[in-house]
Amino acid sequence: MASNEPAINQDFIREIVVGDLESGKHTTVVTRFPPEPNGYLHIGHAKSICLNFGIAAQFGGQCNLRFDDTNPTKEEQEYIDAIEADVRWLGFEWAGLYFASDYFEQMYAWGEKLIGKGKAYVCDCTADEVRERRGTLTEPGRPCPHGHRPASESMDLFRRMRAGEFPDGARTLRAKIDMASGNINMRDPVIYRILHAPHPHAGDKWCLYPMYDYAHPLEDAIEHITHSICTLEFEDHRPFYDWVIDECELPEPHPQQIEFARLNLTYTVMSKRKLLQLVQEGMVSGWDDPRMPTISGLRRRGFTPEAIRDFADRIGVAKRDSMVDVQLLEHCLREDLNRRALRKFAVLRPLKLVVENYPEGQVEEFEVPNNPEDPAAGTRTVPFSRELWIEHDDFRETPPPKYYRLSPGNEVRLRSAYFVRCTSVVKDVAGNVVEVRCAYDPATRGGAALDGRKVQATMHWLSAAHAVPAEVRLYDRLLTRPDPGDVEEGQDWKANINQSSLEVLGGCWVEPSLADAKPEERFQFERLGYFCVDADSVGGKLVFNRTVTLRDTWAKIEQKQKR
RNA sequence: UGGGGAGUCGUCCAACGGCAGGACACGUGGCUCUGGACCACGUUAUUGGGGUUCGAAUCCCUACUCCCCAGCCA
Repeated sequence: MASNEPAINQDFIREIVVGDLESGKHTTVVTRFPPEPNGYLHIGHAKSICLNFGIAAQFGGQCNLRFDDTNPTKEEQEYIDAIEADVRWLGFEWAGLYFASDYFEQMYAWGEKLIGKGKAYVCDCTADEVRERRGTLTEPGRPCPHGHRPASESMDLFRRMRAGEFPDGARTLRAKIDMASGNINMRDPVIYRILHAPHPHAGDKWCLYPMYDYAHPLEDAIEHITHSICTLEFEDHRPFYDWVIDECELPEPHPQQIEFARLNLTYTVMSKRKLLQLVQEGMVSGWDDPRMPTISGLRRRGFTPEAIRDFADRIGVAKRDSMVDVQLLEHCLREDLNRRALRKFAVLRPLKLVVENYPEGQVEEFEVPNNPEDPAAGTRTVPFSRELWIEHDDFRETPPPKYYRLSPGNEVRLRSAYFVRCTSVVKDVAGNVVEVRCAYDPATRGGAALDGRKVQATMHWLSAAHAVPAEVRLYDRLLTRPDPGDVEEGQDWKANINQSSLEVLGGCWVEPSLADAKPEERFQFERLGYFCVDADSVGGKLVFNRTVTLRDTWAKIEQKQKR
């Protein structure tokens, strides 16, 4: 690494890595991202992905994608495919693609080895009996009656378990450690259980499946993982992790398990269980609903992988439980999109604006910058005519203090076009403003006043005759409270679900250049926010998702005035 | 009341015995053909109590608070 390279990402895990490299414990770095294919990846996984792949890249090592598929009753091929796609979309390429299930034969052999050493035994207890004898947090467990079964008998039984001679739950293989340990994970944990279930990757080959605690350290050892990074709740599994590797007599250097705090985000549920619940109970349209914190949901919403990676860098890595403000994620997104997104005009809640002194039938094309942040993005033309759409919120018959936009008698700029002054309004029988009339100043063509006069507001607009219809979906946070666990007595997290997190706007208009926009393309609709073409845009129908609004100073002023 | 972890601005992360700093958020002002972006300025923190030390967020003792663990889930 060049000496002028900036020191980046110095967290406690990277400090350990540096230490291991300097001490010579390791000469290379191998990490892994080990999802169980029982659900979709979410922003919390993205933190882990960025950490594992990031460390490997930073130290010239490698990172594997490994499916931790030890429980066929919960896993599906659909999830395997989605996880691979999501990791790639985030911008990472794995050194090796592995499946824990491909190691089952080797793991089984090590199981026999443990039996032979007297370090594991076949237990005939029922699940209830195991639980009953395990003790509690404060009381030690009691020895299992099968703990002293001769190794030869356990060996025979273990082989017959594999052969399919026993039904689910009839027997287990247990590590023989210490039923009195203060650490419940060391009270003779089950390491193999019988499951007559087809496996999405291994097929019908097995009816005997290893438990996570037994399988994971072996997977890591097989792949020569140097640093096995996981979340905090596995901290007290570490003694067993080390026990497995030691007792299976795997060669040095052993992988080292290191735990960090998982990501929590305000206004966001993160557990796979809760996300599954949202999907199964129809609270959202699916795993990729744009309100979901899943990678596929964020992608459909319009997030960029760059923004997510930047976010992962900024939140850091530590061991204390924390709750990151979702506004930081939004900030990273806005920063990225502001730099790159092409600007467009769109009117979400249209109000007719008639330019009374503009010739009927006349059309002008105005040149508008595609991205003021990036002159290289060039310009486009937008047609202008006598009848326009403006945003309903850009007109007030009686403007509140500090309202700069259109109101009777007031002059504003129509961006890149003309100054217009409101002359009158047209109302329906109920008294609602249905049309605004104005006069334009031909001397302000292109949006600049030669006499140097100023207007306080610049507004976007669309020629009614040229605008293209679209549907726009506005999203709000899925939860009403920052902490999803913050609920009244007796209620669960679903009490905090925001019932109005989706608003569908049907009568929207967008500029003609958007007519051929394709799914996942992102734009800034000027003054409104960032928007992304939804996959539902088929057959000439345009559907946009609002990714995130622009920062809105006026909204803040208005909020204050209301209070 | 067993075992394992963690306590620094509102939030997240730094500072590894030597001036508590950055980012987000928030506030004020400037600028602007997006009330965007950008720029400037500002408010706010070492859980409490002892000790060691010239000097403690950092080391020691103690108290307190919070999180995780009793799946044949991961």
